[in-house]
Amino acid sequence: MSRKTPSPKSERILDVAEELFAQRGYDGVTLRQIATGAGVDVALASYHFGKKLDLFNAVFQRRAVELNEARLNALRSCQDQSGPDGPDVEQIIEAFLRPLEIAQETGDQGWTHYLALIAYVNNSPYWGQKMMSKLFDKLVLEFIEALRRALPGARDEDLYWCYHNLSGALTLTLAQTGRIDKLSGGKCQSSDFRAAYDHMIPFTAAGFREVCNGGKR
Amino acid sequence: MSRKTPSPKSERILDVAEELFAQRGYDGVTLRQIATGAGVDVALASYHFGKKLDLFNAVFQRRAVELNEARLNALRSCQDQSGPDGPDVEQIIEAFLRPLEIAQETGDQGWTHYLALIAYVNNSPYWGQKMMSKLFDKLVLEFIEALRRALPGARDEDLYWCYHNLSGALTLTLAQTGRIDKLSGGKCQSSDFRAAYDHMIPFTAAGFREVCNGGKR
DNA sequence: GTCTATACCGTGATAGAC
DNA sequence: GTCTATCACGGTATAGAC
Repeated sequence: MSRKTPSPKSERILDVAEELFAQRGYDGVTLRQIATGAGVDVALASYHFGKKLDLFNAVFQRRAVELNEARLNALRSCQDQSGPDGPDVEQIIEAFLRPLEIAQETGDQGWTHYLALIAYVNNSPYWGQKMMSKLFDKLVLEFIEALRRALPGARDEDLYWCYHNLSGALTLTLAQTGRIDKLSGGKCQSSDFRAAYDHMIPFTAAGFREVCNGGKR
Repeated sequence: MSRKTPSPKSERILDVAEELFAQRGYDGVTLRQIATGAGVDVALASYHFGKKLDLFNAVFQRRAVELNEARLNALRSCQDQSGPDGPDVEQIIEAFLRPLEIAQETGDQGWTHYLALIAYVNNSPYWGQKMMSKLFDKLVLEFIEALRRALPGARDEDLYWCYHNLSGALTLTLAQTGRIDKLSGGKCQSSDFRAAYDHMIPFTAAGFREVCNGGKR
């Protein structure tokens, strides 16, 4: 097990698996496709990661910690900069979304694939609940708490349903299906996360205010 | 080919395929599972529908026409009842979403599975663009046109990105992953479409207004 | 410790016999 | 319309090379 000192080949396996799982889902990818893509033998994936399911989990977990840290830092940072009332809804949602532009900024395509994989998992009735909760619930509940403070008097159910709407909009964005490209005749692009968040932040912030705060600013 | 006069068994095959594809995706389901679930021989699916991919398409198309008609009727109806300015944003989104409660109303579980299948397809980078566009773009563009009239002066890109956010929220709802159940400690339920739409309509309407109309009512 | 070659055996889709 | 045979491909275990 080389989890501690990852070899170049085991990293390549993770990279290829990440991309293929994101595109075709767990069952749509074979270990042989992954091995071929990584330029290694079929058995190497099993050697490093065990069963196919273990590889899938390894891929899903690999970038989760770093991502959660970036988002938590963004939340803390906007909390530190805000007054005694805490950050407002826009600032909180901004902190939730902007770190996801990491892919564009670093130029690391792996991040783009990883985010698409999150979309696959989050939208799946089979994987969704099991896998998302373990890695992301803690962070999400922190954001919901921050939102609760920004929306005094909000009912619990309203907060959760609003988060659900935000999460859905985000998930479809991360999936990068290319549908908006077609629908808009090329005016919008799935790959343009910046534009997506520029619209998603005011859109969802207004939604939260309307539902949780009677539309008051 | 019994597409014209569907036999009871071929309908059962479609029903089971619909449910399994929705849960596990195209690659996560075998023809044998479908046949077993339907209580028929493995080869009967091929006899009626051809290849596995053709069966998948048959399932996806089966309820699309009826669904589109219901949604178009809802749009026409709210357009007929509205004044010279046409229906407002809430009314249009209501017409877009409420027909999807058909599953609960008819008590036909098949509709629930079908909607989850739409979620799977719409969120998939692989299937998404190809399959959704053909069956749903015409209807979606009609709704976007109606929204444009309700939001005078809206920029094209803003309209499309707002629709994208609505579509994402809807998709995650249709997927029924059970995540909101866990996250909310049981206060909200994935299966409660009514509650989902009750929140989604004001949420997304406020978002459209904020982004496309500077928040004006 | 890292990696490759290969073999095993179950399962898949599909065609053809009935 | 049904049953069965085929054959390729899947995940995985093992043996041994470097």
